[in-house]
Amino acid sequence: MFKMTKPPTIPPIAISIKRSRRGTGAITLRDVAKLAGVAPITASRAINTPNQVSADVKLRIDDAVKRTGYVPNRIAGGLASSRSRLFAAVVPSTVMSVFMETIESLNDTLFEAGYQLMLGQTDYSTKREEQLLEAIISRRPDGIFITGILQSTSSRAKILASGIPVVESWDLTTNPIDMLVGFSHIEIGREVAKFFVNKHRKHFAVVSADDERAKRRADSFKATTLDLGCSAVYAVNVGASRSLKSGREALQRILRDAPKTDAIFCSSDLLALGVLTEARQQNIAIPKHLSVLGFGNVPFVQDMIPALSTVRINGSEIGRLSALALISRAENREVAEPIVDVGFAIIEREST
Amino acid sequence: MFKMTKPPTIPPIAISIKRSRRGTGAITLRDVAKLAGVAPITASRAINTPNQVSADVKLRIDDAVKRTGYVPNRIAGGLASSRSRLFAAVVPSTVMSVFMETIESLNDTLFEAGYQLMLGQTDYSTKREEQLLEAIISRRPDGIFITGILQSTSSRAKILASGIPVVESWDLTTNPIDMLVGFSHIEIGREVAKFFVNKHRKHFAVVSADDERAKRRADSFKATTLDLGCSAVYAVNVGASRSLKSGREALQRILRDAPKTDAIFCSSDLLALGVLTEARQQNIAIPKHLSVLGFGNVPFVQDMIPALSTVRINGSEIGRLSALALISRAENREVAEPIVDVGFAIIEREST
DNA sequence: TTGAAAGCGCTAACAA
DNA sequence: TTGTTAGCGCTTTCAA
Repeated sequence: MFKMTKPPTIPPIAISIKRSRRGTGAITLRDVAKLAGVAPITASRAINTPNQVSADVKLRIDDAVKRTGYVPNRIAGGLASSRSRLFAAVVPSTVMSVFMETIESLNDTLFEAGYQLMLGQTDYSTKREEQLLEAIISRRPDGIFITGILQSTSSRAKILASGIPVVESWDLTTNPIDMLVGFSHIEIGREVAKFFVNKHRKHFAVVSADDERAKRRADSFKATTLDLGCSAVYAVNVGASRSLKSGREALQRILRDAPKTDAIFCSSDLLALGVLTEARQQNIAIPKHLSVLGFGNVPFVQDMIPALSTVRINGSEIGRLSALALISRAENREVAEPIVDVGFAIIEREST
Repeated sequence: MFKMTKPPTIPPIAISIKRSRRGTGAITLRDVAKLAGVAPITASRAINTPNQVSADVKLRIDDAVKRTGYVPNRIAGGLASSRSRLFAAVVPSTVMSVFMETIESLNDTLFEAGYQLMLGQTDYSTKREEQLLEAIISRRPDGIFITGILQSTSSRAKILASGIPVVESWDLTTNPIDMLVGFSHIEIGREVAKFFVNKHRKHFAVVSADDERAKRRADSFKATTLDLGCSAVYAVNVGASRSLKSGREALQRILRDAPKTDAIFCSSDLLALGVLTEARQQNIAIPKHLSVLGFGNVPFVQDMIPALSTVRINGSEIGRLSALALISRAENREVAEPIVDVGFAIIEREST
């Protein structure tokens, strides 16, 4: 520090640009450009595509950005470029929801690539889904992630008309709106049925929450067990309540109305946990007298006593693949596989 | 249907506006206005502030909107009005997270009022938090919700400079950046200590995940028990892993290193569940020999066996109040109470 | 109640 | 490599 050629500490800036009646008064790209002595577009390039700009300009702009504390306005950028760098995700529910793992990895992957995520929740209501979609489209996101398959035709039409890339997920269909990353609920029902039958179980029950995909798993389960020569499946619908308590009540009903039941397929791990809890209360030996299978593989069920057998879906992978597909589309690249089946696995633990 | 004066089915529209090299080619307000034979600004008013417009114009615009399938571009609207109608929320984690209840009610309340929510996740990383905040500010949201208190001074400075309204939450401090909806972790530690001491427990342990707020609860718990004449608290830090398994392992360590322990305060319900699970495995009578208290009141812990005693935070209320405060600010209304303490409650169930 | 003009802050397109 | 111009689609401002 013996040379005085080093510039003194960066002085605080007080640019005096006459501000018009509009705007927020925040530092804009123009201010930065002016400070660096270049045109706004050059400043823009220095920030967004630095290799299109001389090293000298880059330096001066970096300095100006630092001194002014400039933060780009992506709303303006989005409007000018027709690319919002925003994505949207639609989920039925968030609290204790099996979908959050997907949303987390979706969000992570998008964030790494410089994008943001808007989150909307439908609470399993079609009406709400429509409102949400309208609100989402009005933000012109670069892509939309939908948990499940879009139900209402009017929503489908709106999305189609908007031209925004879409990934549907957590399901399989031959005619997605656009792209799809999911798995077959029918196949799950079938495989679970076979799984139980192979274990010499004879009398089945299903405990399902009131949602369409769970119903499809249950139906396929019923059909397959019937095909395999078993007696009719006793079904308990717990309605919208997905709680552990519902699982406990469901087992009480099963014990009362179908006491011979020796295997239960639940539509979620939480319901299965409820069944296990009630079984313990009633001193029913698991899995000797009752075999219980969940759905979702919530992180903690493997460490409970007894450890819960369940259907595992690779939710993170769904999120990651969906993000990559959506990003590809947003950046005008080809998506090799518009429909991806990530499959599932029956994880056998102590409860079966 | 005997009169033919009824107009035929709305015909599909094919407006032929010469499109410039830019833009997406989507229907714009101009198209709608042209179709209705008014100026764009009139169309805007018919849609956004209908009572500033004649009934006739309103009708014609509504019709034009329907026929064209027009969806407003809120990116453009946001740029013009400096109001994005977007809010942002920052959470440490989403999967199985106690914060999601807050986010859900925040999102609900915002959505009802016509706003959207962007969600960002920090994974408890300060560096990530800074990046996230920069990304958020660049979107010019009308408000930002932060789970916890903003740690880094550089982040605080950035937010302050942006002038965007902020709610910090899930904590209490005398100098929030802007607004605050939370509760005192120190008080929780103190009350839990008193609670145990009143129940004649003598030898304490805490099981905490590696986060700052949990640490503060634990510290306050330790200090209070010491004040009350108890012996030193045995502390287990489970690190970043917030799993049920960590809880089980923690109890194993406690049993080994502090076998006289008769009460454990856990930093989350999941950890407490792990402790209970391991206790069952080891045939330790709950609550006779060991009293266990969780934190969070996750929906299902009340229906487990034994039902878990825990500290309940009204997460939904935090979300709702935060949304209302943020909306008030966005709409230039006064916020009566910039700092709100929503308190907490110790819920006693079977595990204590 | 309606409209013309001007701009929000940025970037695409073209030109030098 | 840098700059000029003209928007992106909407709303504010001001005027009628």
